[in-house]
Amino acid sequence: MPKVPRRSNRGPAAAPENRRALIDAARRVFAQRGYLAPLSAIAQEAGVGQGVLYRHFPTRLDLALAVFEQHFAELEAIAAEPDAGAFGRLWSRLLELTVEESAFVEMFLATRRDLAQTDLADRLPALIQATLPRAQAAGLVPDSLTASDVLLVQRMVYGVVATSISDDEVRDAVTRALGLLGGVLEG
Amino acid sequence: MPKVPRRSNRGPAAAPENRRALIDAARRVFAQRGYLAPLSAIAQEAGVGQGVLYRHFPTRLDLALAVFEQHFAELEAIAAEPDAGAFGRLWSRLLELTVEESAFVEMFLATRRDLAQTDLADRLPALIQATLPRAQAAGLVPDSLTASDVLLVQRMVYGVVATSISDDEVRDAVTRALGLLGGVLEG
Amino acid sequence: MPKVPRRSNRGPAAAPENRRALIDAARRVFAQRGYLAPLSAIAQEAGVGQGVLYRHFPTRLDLALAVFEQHFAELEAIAAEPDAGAFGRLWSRLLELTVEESAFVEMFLATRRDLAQTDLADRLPALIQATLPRAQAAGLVPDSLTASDVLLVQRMVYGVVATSISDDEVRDAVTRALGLLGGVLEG
Amino acid sequence: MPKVPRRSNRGPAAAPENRRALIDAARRVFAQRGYLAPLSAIAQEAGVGQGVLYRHFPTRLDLALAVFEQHFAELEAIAAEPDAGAFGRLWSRLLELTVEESAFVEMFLATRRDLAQTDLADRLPALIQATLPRAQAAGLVPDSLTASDVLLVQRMVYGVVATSISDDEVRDAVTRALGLLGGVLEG
DNA sequence: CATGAATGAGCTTTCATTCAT
DNA sequence: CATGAATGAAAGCTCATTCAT
Repeated sequence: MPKVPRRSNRGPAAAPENRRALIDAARRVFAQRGYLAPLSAIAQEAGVGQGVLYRHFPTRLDLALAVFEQHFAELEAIAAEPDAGAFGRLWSRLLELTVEESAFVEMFLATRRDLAQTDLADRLPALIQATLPRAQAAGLVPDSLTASDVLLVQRMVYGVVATSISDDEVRDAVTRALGLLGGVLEG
Repeated sequence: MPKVPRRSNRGPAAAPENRRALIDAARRVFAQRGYLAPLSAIAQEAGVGQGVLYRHFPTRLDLALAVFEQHFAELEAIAAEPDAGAFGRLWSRLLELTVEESAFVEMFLATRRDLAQTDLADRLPALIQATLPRAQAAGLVPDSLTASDVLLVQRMVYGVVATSISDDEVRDAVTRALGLLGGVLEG
Repeated sequence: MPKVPRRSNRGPAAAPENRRALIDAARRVFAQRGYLAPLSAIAQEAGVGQGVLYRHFPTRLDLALAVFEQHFAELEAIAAEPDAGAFGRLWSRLLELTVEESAFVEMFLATRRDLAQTDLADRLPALIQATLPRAQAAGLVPDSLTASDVLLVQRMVYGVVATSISDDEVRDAVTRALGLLGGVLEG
Repeated sequence: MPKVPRRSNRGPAAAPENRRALIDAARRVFAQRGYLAPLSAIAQEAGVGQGVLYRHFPTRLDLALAVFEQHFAELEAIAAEPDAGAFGRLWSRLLELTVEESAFVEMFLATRRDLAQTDLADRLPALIQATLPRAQAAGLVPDSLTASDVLLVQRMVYGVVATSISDDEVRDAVTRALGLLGGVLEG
């Protein structure tokens, strides 16, 4: 009786591959259609069934976190570098992510409340904390600057990005914003 | 061609009342459930039928604009005052709105793209422009400050508010943010 | 309290004028947007309130009938002419109405079932009946032709009009259809 | 993000079954309530959720086409028979469909404009064309009859069916109509 | 009598989630 | 384990109809 044609079932080996495909698809779809895009669209973009999506990521937030995770992994790699310039590179990359991946911003805002239940909120501070002192010891950054200040500046940059009308205006506005902040932090 | 058992009909006289009720309901519902809250929830909260909502505000944006409008009217009233202190009061109130009505922020973000088609984007700059010179002439504000700077600072404050985890943290964070900006602008 | 601005209320004298405006509007709107066009659109097109429409025409069918009525009045005027050529002119005009006013056709189809409750179905036969014998006596039409045949031919022409893909094709198709019917009836 | 208490799920195996049920339901509902009947009524009649209807038939027209398709399949089967009588049987069946399935007629009228975008309009002519010559060669049909004539006669029959007041009257009226057409085509 | 706003049922459409295969 | 169809609860939106003014 069952004459329902199926696509191949590549077996358990495909699981990690599917997971990666889903995360990539999620980033693309979230970026293109916003954080509230249909999950089915993400499954389709990833080329997998919807069931697979649910197996890997029971909730939309889980998927969002996985996307964040990739970025965090990158930032953590930078922070792990032992030299005094790590903080500067970390800040640079953070700024870039903030400016370039507007979906990153939107997703963060959309999940803000839920994020409180995760450790995400603590990871970025930790990275700053881990690298800032070394930079200050090397005289690369004023001693008066606290990790809290850095995070606050990033939130302010968020604000500029989030409220920008056009993509073109963003970079200039961010530069001016950092300018207003004086020498507190350079982009 | 539906049979229509109906309830009451307060008549056309209810129109302005309904309009006001809808705007108020929209503000509440947007604040509580976000800008993408069901319009039906707004109609219900306002105690009117869905048709009434659509008659008054054909699109979600129309409703958002009406909510904005109330705030703008208030700001414009402040800006219309002729004394040198108008700018300070305008900025104070703007800061308050930004901090207190987080829905105001979210709505602005959500409608940003559509807002480009309206004149809303120009109205706030105009208010700043109209009041800033007088404040500078009176020595209340540094001459180096431009209207553009003021708007940028507001966007930065937006960022702090938008990314705040809890409502409690907001005020303090904003204060610190303004502190980082040095004497550029006082809350 | 009631500060609801209204348009002028021209009093009872305006009633017949409104009625006519509604019928005209109905013809236009039905033609443009189909028989199921919103009644509100008709009221608006007529420049009257919706209440007026309901006062004059309680149901959509009443409005349709009024539109029909205008055409019937014209046909009845033709049929009332005493000469032998009346039938020919009646048929000519009927054919024209059938071909040109496709909304007339659509409306008739849409209201077919309801129309059975009216006397509309009998009026056209009556006109044929009243004029056909005179034409036959004058030798203008074959004696074998019955009123029933005439009506049947009209329904066949309806079919051709109703199923035409483009407006351009209609006239030619009708001509060919009448040709197939031989000399039974000339357009 | 709705909570979803669910009932049963017959699984993907139900797909073809559902598809068939939807087409059957569509035929029934279109016949009973007209082509513009609520799609929800069709889903209900088919005993499936609304989503299933939309998955199988994204638009109302898709559903209509599927219904048409069944009839066409039947007619094409007849036309595929190689004997000289195929045309006669094709015409007979076409006449029957026209007379019996008045929804078929109505649907065709309602979708006429959209149908122009499909190949449906060409398929019937093709069937006539394919079978008529053989019948003429066998002397079963006058040589003067063209495929175009056949289609025109069908449209005329359409007209009679479409304008019939009661179902009872239809057969007799069609017979008389074909009679008026002389020996052009026999039912 | 005319006006046109209010009402709310009803329909279309979309998706999150489940689950038979 | 993967697939992708089924499910059905929302929403959005439209209009026929009523009725206060």
